[in-house]
Amino acid sequence: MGPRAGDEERPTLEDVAAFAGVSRSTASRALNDDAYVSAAAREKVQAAARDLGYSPNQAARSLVTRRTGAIAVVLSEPEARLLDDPYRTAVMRAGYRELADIGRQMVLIFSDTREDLSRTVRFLEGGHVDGALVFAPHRADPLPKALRLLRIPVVFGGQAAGIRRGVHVVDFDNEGGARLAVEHLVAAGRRRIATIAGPQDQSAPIDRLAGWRKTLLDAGLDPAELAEEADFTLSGGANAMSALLARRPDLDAVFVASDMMAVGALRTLDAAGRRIPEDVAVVSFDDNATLAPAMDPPLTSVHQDPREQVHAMVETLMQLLDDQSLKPRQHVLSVSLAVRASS
Amino acid sequence: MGPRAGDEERPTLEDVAAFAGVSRSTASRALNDDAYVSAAAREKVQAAARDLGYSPNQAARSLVTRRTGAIAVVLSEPEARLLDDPYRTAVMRAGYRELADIGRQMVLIFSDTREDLSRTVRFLEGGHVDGALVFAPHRADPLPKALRLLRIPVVFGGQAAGIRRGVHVVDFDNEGGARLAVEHLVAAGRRRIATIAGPQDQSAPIDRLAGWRKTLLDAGLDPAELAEEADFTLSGGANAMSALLARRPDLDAVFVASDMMAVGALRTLDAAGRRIPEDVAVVSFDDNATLAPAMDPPLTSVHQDPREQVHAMVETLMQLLDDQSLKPRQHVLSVSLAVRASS
DNA sequence: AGCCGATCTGGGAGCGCTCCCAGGTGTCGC
DNA sequence: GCGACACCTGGGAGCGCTCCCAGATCGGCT
Repeated sequence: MGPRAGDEERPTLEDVAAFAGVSRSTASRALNDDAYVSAAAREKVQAAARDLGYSPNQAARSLVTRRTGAIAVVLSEPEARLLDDPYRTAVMRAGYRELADIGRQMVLIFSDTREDLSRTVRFLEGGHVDGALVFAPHRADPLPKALRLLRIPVVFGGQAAGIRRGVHVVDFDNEGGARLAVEHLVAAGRRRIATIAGPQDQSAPIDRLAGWRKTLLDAGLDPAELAEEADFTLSGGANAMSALLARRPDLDAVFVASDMMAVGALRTLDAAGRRIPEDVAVVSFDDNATLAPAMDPPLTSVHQDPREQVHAMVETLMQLLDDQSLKPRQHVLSVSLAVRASS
Repeated sequence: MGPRAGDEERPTLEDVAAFAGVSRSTASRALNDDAYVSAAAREKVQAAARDLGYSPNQAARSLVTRRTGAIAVVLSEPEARLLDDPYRTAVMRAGYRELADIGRQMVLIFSDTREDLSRTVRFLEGGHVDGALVFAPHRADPLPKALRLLRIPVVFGGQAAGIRRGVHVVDFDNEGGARLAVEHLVAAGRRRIATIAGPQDQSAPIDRLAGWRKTLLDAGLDPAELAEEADFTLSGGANAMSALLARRPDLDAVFVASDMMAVGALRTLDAAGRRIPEDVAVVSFDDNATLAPAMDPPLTSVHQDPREQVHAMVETLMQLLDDQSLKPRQHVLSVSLAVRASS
């Protein structure tokens, strides 16, 4: 077999250079638009790249630059929770968009089991990505601490489990959101305002519960017997509502820490013959685009924008990438109240 | 400055080899458990790797092996649809799991705009991934055809837009699912069975509509005036239901091509004072874990398992990876009917 | 005319890894 | 006792790219 122009092979930079009649170095400079390339050379190279259908080998590039152009988005959460949590879906989507907009690739990582932890750590330190956006809401989650030992730039979405300081965090104002919700109920004349709190092993639900309590106290109302904890699921919300009704049949409003639990609560209230919002007003948290407006009646809910959170996280991470000594800070995003028929 | 053991630097294979007192080649063999390494050498190397906290540089590895270990999962769908489609969430999750189980990394790609198309193509041909699982349901989507020109192994989830043959596809039996649903309604004594079909620019809804029609004809029933097309959204479902009721007030059942549209239909039926299932029985498609059982009444729905689909897709892709000449085939997965109170 | 700096170019080195090949050691059979 | 054949090891080459450095060219200035 004689020498053959391998059309099976992908063209390399060397091929492009030869085709354009310049050196590999010049070709590289032209394609990465470095300074000090003549206009003529640049054009010849770009034409050659186009003609040959050249696309650079990323492995070779990142071997020498020590940059991959990829950013990991890590969701550390039990499987069950993820499947039915549209907020996470929105986060993935937003992550993709925000990263794509700055020319970076998102690598999505789910991490919930023990094996996942070590695999995730191994992956992140394997040099596959330049940095990571991490969502690890559970207090007991070992991931954030494990990540600390790695020298990879990380920004957390929501509080990082078990770490109080020294990390970059972009969080929502959960307590402020709860305050908005409860103040809205108080203003509407409600006086026996219960709450269905989320799992108290996570910062966000803890803060929401605290916001509810403080706002009640500020309004001169008594929170006693009016709080019930549930697990963020529909049935959990339904059961918690039953418990609340049994304990305080006189309640006239309920602040539920998530849309999904609110759906369950709605069902229980309906079964108990309570009219919404006449007998019991309902306000929830998340303002999930699928759920909240689709309920009967549509839910008043505290709105948090995933795109906004991810945008801030990406911004911080990019700063961190070109200045590793950037001072860690807690970035708190404000939330708003979407008022609908349930309150 | 004298020579310093750089503890800032990541150890390389050479470092591990030196530490273990063997050559780079032996170290490589030991870590990749190749044949022909003595047990003693293997242990020394593994200990050294552990002690130094070594993790291989993937860029260097894939530069020579021409494998990245990563697989792309491409979701080509308008943004709005993705955000509120829990089936896609489940697909992402299943993709991650299935790929992780065989030691591969998932790289998730959303592609819906024009710019996304070229970026996606560029990315896939950039050698970032070894293959791709692609979901591109819309008939007009240019992505599948663009992918054909690339020499990258691809398996489609659901029909590939505009391509009838020569590609690997794992699809559900949409027509059979519709048949199950309608036969169930017929068996329950329903005779005027309407349908709210999905967008007829996609294979799946087309097949579901066809299944509905054929089953009615087989049962000696007349489909005339009983079909209405909608766009897979809640409000679309609600409007279609209104149209059907206006045209055929005597209908006694409706087969809806998605859970989300069924929610809208339920709302319209409720507002029209129809009892479910007494006056009108409702069966939908998807059996979305969040939606279908959560409705009032809970929805009877055709169940399709995303994990099963993705599993089959991964299996096919792996075969394709070590035998590029694998004959393309259409793999059709069966579906089942989850019967609940709405029918 | 001579020099200096700015602009442009090509070649060499090397990123960290895998693979090939040459060579060394041990074991078995005749 | 010696070839044949396993088993095991180390060195070299090279994947495709970027970066550094030396050199070439060209103005514009003294």
